[in-house]
Amino acid sequence: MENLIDKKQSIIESALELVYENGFHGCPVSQVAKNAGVAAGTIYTYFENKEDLIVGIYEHVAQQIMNYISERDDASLEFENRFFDYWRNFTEFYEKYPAIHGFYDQFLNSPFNSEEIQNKPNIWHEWAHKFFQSGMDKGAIRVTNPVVLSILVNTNIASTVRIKKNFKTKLARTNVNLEEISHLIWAGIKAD
Amino acid sequence: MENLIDKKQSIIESALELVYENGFHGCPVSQVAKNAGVAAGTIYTYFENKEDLIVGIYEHVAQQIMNYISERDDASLEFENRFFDYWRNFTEFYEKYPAIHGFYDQFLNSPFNSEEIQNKPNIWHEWAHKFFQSGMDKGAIRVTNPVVLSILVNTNIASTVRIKKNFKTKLARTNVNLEEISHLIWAGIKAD
DNA sequence: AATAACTGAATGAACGTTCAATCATTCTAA
DNA sequence: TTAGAATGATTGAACGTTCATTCAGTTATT
Repeated sequence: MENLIDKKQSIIESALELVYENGFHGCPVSQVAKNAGVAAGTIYTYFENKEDLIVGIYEHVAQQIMNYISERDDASLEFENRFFDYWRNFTEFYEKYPAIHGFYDQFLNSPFNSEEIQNKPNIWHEWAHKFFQSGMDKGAIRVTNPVVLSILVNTNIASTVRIKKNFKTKLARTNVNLEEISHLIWAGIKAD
Repeated sequence: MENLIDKKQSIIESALELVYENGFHGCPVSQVAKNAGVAAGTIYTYFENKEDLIVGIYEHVAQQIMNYISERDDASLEFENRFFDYWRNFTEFYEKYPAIHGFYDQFLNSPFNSEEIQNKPNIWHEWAHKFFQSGMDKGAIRVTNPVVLSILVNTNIASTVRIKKNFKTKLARTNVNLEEISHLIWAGIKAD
């Protein structure tokens, strides 16, 4: 373990993996510690308690998503192109890091995602809201609530990735084209 | 308690409410028993163990959804009308029974929803698949995988209800029209 | 009388958390 | 430069609690 930040990160990554595999009820602190290569007590140097750890994963994950998407966003492009880049990169990210996809899906629908958490400033959410806001400012998409818009889009991306994952073999034999879902959503939100 | 079926039902409903409020990790058998008005041991007359109880809730919930939607489906109508009825009734159902909405959202993204569960015959899923299949047979919607189609549609309904719930007050001040989401999805799946 | 349902205290395993002891690193002062 | 004091991180056994599950005894039903 090089330094403290690495240690905190390895605790988070161990917990992330366990939640993905076994759900919130299947990631005991003892196991998190074991997989992270630290003692159980060490976790409490970095997190107040288990709930704090779960929220820590969420914040870490949100940061990762933002980095991946924002680094690949080219604000000089037409908004339509930026939208499809956003969709493609987010999909790519989820497929690259299935544990994040699994954790996020579980977290967002769980009581861990309390009103308190939702009201906390979140740089990924803020980035996404600004992203859609700029689409409106440029007249590319209809004026609507950017928060609602980002939830709608993100839900459909997560859902598409889940379908792709669960029906990998079956999909090959049908003519379903999940790429179309992005066009479908775009058609619905773009300015007339 | 009138009879055995009522008792089983009240156990399920008590557990459903607790999962909705506190998540899977926050519904101890002792509490389930208390809220259901039975002793802890009685639960084991109806369910092998706690996992069996959770799966029992899922099956009960799927049954409820199917009853509500299928009773209100008029197969003699144009498929387009049936689709919008489906959407409206499902939304209505979720808003009427927020605990079911909350439980279902959590269950579907959790490891409880194992491959084994997914492969079990499920009369609600079968009904939904047949519903979309009949839309294809009549040439109203594009030929695609009805399983994928129902997941896509159901995800968007659940998501829309969640947005509506979380942004109730905020939405009133914007010109977001969530009803449009159903039209957006319909435009994407209907036959050209 | 026989069977089945029900009870709730008892059980033991699992869990989150604590803490005295140990180890590593940084600082102090001679 | 360095002894050693001070600080902070780390450990893992121990603690108290909570939990799912069991079962001997009780009540209800057939």
